[in-house]
Amino acid sequence: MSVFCDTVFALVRKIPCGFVSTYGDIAFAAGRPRSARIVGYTLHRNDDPETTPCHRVVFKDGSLADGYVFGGKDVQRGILEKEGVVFTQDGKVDMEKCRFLGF
DNA sequence: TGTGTGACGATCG
DNA sequence: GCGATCGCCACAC
Repeated sequence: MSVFCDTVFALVRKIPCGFVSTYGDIAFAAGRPRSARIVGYTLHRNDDPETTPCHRVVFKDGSLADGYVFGGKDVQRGILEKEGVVFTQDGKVDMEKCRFLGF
């Protein structure tokens, strides 16, 4: 496990309830500005919901990852809404209000 | 050791 | 506005 991966998990765990972050932002905070892809791949290979709230990580435009689905995107959306995340009419996260930038 | 692949994202035509 | 392409790098084979 590299430092980058470790950082990614640390950052994801820092996202508070009612907030989300993007792959790009996490990649940037982890020191790899153009490696958003690696963030996704890393989370994919280390899907550990117990300690890593991957459902709080979304695309830059606020949409959810298609390949994520641990029961369906409806489930993921339900979880986020339950945590207080605001969704737009497009079914995307309201990045203006819920984007976490406190890294 | 080398190659292919992938929860992304920006850029180009 | 949209599809194609490239860059990024960890990991499986």
